[in-house]
Amino acid sequence: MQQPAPPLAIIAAALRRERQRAGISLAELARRAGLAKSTLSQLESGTGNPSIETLWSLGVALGVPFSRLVEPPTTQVRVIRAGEGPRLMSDESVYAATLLAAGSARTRRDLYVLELEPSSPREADAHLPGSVEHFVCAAGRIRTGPVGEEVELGPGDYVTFPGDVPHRYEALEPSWAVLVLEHV
Amino acid sequence: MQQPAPPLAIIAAALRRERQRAGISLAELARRAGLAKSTLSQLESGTGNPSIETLWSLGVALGVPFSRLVEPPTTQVRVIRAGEGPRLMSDESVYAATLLAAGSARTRRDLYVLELEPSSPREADAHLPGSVEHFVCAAGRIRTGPVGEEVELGPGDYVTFPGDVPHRYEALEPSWAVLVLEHV
DNA sequence: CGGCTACGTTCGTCAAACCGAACAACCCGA
DNA sequence: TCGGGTTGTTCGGTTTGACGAACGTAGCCG
Repeated sequence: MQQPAPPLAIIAAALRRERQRAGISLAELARRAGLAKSTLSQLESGTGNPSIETLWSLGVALGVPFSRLVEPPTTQVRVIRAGEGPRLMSDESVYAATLLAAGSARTRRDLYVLELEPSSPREADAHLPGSVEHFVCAAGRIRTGPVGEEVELGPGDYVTFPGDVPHRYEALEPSWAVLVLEHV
Repeated sequence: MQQPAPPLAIIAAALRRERQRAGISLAELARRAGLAKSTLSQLESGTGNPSIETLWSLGVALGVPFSRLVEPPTTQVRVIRAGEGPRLMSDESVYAATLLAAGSARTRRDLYVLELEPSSPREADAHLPGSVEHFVCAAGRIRTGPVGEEVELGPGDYVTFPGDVPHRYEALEPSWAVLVLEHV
């Protein structure tokens, strides 16, 4: 029920992890959160006991819910083309739902909207071990997937692949997509 | 994703609410948490800005998870319009990601693609308690949300609302959407 | 090389969170 | 009408979290 662990170490680790996930420096995060660099440095090192307002502003600056900062952290490519996949709740013709991926407990899933402009492929470094990406192309055309196993997606297409290996995003035209990043 | 509300008032209300629910006096709670009565009194009155350790000890003494003291009591309808929301990883101009909802452990999230044809609103019964729906309109126009609190979405718009109350889906034109159904 | 910028850390100072005690208000029994 | 027991609040004093300015380091460019 309650986390018995001392929260300070968890907060310190969470701050570092989330900051690196956002890809910003300590100074940049301190600036966005309106804090002094020294304060943030001490927090990430496990020294100190932040006030609620301090930690709150960090959560806002990181775009992360407050609870993420205090709670302990608890390869195959599969494509489902638009119109394929198991249809559910189709008893009403005006309505069709396709189950793309069923969730399991103990994993966290972050929901993103991605906007991509045509360019050379963007390389993404491997995320934490065990992470999985779920990718639904909403508009445009996108090539994505692990390096060497990219697939091309059109509107409504879905692909899932491991997130803990290097992978690419490449928009063939202005595109956007919904991404669910699943990790432990 | 983040609560824009000032957390101090929420904490003050949550402390008083949980303490009265536990049926103990302010002095008794202060004693169990190892704090001074004065400290707790100021916290419940909304004055002051507790440290993490202080609030943590109160959560332990009350027997409630930490997050209950900092998060607003109920999940409401929240809309993030296309282009709004915290942008991440925007250092490369060809690439923009918007965090819509950050996941927490211990919940399951099922990922759907919904196709809807224009019709009268489709009523959906309440799901299991604690379920939350995340809805991203991919194309068309969709009105959805809890009954009486529907919002209209265009491509790229995002809305989240409780899934454990009756809610509606209504396509104003042929539409499709990505739905993440989150439940415990 | 020197100059510049950004990174993260350590230091001294100040405001504030926290404490302890004293405080008014209330309820009960003597 | 006294105590003695609550309740929750307000008052000085001390500890400490947050700040700003330094620091050492690393990279990049002229």
